[in-house]
Amino acid sequence: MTDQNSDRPSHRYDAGVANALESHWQDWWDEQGTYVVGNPGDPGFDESLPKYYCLDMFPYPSGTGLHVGHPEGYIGSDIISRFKRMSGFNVLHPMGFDAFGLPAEQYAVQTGVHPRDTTVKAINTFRRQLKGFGFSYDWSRELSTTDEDYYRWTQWIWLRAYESYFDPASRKAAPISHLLAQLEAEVVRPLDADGQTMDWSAMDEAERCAYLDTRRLAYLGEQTVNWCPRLGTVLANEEVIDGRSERGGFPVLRKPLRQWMFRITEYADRLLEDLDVVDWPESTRTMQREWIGRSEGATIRFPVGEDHLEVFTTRPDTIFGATYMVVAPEHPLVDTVLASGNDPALLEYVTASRNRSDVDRMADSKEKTGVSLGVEAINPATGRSIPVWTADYVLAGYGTGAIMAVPGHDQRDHDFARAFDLPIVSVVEGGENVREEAWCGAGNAVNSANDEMSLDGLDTETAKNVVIDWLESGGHGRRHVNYKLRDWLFSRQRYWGEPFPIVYDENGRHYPVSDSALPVVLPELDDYEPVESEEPTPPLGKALSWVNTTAGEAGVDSALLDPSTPVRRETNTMPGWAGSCWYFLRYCSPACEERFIDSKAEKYWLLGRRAEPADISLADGEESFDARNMNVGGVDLYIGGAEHAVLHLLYARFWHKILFDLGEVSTPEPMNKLFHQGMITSFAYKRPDGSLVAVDAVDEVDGVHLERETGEPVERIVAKMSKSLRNVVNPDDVVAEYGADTMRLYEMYMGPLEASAPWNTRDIVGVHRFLQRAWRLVIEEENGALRLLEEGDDAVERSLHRTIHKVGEDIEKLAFNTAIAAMIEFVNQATGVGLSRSQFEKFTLLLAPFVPHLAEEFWHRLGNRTSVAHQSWPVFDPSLLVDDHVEIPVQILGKVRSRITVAADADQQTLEEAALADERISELLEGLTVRKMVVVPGRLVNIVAN
RNA sequence: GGACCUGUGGCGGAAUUGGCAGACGCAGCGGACUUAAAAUCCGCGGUCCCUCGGGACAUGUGGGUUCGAGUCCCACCGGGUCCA
Repeated sequence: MTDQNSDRPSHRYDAGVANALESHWQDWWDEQGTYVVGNPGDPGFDESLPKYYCLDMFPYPSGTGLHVGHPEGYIGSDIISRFKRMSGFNVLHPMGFDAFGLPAEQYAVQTGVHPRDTTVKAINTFRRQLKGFGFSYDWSRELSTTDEDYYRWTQWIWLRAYESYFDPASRKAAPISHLLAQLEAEVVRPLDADGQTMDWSAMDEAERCAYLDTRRLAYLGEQTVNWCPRLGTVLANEEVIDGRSERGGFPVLRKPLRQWMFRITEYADRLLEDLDVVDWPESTRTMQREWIGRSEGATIRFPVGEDHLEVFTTRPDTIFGATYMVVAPEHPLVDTVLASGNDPALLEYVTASRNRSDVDRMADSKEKTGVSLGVEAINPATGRSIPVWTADYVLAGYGTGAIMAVPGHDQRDHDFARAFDLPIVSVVEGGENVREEAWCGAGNAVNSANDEMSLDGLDTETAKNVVIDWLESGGHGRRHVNYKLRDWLFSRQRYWGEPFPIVYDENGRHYPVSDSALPVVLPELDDYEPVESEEPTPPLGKALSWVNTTAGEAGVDSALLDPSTPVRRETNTMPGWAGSCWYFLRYCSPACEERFIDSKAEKYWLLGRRAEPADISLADGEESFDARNMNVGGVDLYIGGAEHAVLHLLYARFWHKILFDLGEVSTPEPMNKLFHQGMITSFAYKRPDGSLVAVDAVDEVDGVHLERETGEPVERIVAKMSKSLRNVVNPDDVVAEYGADTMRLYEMYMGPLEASAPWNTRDIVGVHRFLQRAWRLVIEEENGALRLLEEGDDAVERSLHRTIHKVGEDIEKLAFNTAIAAMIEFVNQATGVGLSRSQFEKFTLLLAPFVPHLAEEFWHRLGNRTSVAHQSWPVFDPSLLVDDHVEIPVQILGKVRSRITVAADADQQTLEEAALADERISELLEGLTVRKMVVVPGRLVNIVAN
């Protein structure tokens, strides 16, 4: 051991040398504030330079620290940030922590340690690990969503939504005071739930308040939730399996609950439209479009006795084929029927269905279940009586919770009709026999006429329009756009989240806490255990002295409520998504005390010029935003996992649009370009029966993988890293064994950034050896002396310029794997020749974005005193990119038969002649007739001969 | 069931977007240096045939378009993601 070590040259680049120089330069960067970037107005900040805002999705700081998947995106964004910094941009590259959330709270329940303490500890671990990678974050801008200084403004933004409504005329948010003024001036009239106008002047004070409350963007609404009394919490649909909690298997009830909601549905169209103008992956835009789920159709009223049943359908043209109706088990009509008679079968079915989650109900849609309500409705088109059923394949939350069933032309209705022997009729041509199989496509309408209209012979689109006109003229229904997107449930019965800045008086009326009294600080608790009860009771309810207070203590404006009025605070907290909806804004001015974002900083860091003017139209914004010349999104590049493609990114867009409408931010979208890094997977093994085997239970013998215990061969497969497969890699170990620069380079060299790739520890040594060769190229391993040529080699010089060209181009494309391959080729070519000082300088600059520590070391060994991070990206000489002569393949009938060497700029005729003159070609062409010659100058010659 | 993505050596992956398939790295083989090993440097690596010049077949499978297809079109098979 010792012998081996002492044999090694003392100045070889290895893990020891790498670790030493890495921690040295990390400390130096901290001391020098190398990556601290100022704001407009700060001394030394050059506002005339263009900006580049490069953002990572901030992590949830878990107690276990980073795993190797975390840094992949961060390394990519760091390379871009460093490249842009060297290309003359002011770069904003911040990092922070999304630290409210359930894991810390659950840990607190188990151990009694305050979530704040575990959070601080986890953040310290994360920060240490992130710094260990040498990322060029401006740590002076670090934030955590749990900081009082931060969530003060999260509460402030929520209050802006609370105090705003969506004005349909301008299609944007406006202060609710604006609506009040319009109502009082009778410019607009209040509308009831059915869209009927009401008389404002006839409403009393309480009614007026209640009406305004229904219009707020943040409002109290009733929503059916999955309530688990034993766990004392609301569960997400995915957490409920067969009416029981996934964890613990406790009963879960579906329970209506009044909670804070966001009126995100008002923004559905704008959220949809602006997807067309952001530079996002198509897959993500598609997922958001599907999530919003806009569909055009009609609402139709089917008379039921004195009352009526309203349905939404995208196929009003099939109304003549509606032979029965189905309502969701939660539908009010079901309650009416249950109340009016004794039907045990119905009661049993409805009770069971209501406690199944939507996910469950959609999953086994093959087996249709349902019960007849014994009620008849009138099909307004045919005038015929049709039965009404309830079935759990109809969801309460979509449309009106009721459907007209057209079994001839809808698969699920067809399945149901077959199961219960309901009539099936054909009203659209196409398909075979609708009694056997539903025809869901378009076609000409048939059997679709009554005394007032006929759809027969009309194509589906026309039929839809004709039938809707008829429905509207007869008061049977109207044109309607439906969205799958629902309003956003924003309350959680949890402790570790942002408190709502709201209080209630004795009558249950709510009042906002004034801006000046923010933040509403999360109270201390000794006991974080959820409250086990039939009625949802958030843990904050235990902080009695905090909950029960006075309007004055709570900070309610005395104009709204007398300060001595007793009030109760809201005890729900905001969900984990809240803080991540706007953190990228706070980074612009993290210490600003007057506003959530400093206006000057906001304008500088968010408003970015488009590379090319675009011909697009957007919702009207403030005059400072010009859609033709400016990027729609403020963040120039946002890198993060595709798992946040819908929720986080949709919520953040929604908040941003509210702030944009209220004139608080300058761009209509938050993120201009979005990029998803792939997942780092790992290897595992699979037995012939499909079961998985952990990596440490398998041996490789002569290239065959054998399970140790049985000696049976197993197949190597790619799997997610998981504890059970024991294939999780700890980045700290990798850094210790090879250094952070090697780890950075390896992750970028695994393949395209957007692709998933398996971690293969064996491969790391390849990039490590590359760094060793680069080091050895210019540093004497025996004594550490710099070894440079007086005069650079010409071939190496050409290769260098090609590499500068290739690396710059590839970085712009985020194609880091090929950029690294180009640098490896360069070093391989220069090995044995050496570099001049100028060549070494340029190569060091190329390395800087990828391996910042090593590049800084090189840069300082070259005698420089300032950081390589702020040097200019090297410029290549275009004349050195092209060779005088090129070798060109000559094909006969598409097969390469020979090669000719010609001048690089040889024209078509020269190439033809040279190809035909080639000895081997003329030999092969003997006895053949040349029919045609295809010449691609600079690329190839193909001779067509037979 | 539908939509989208994807399939290239033993492995990770390249391929200027229709123009020399397999860059670069790992693993493997051979050579140099060494008492030996490690490290390093140089070289060889798709398969099959061969008279050692070369030839045939090769990018999941089968068709098609084209002078020319990993790349475009159609069908099928496998893997992934999302929606139902």
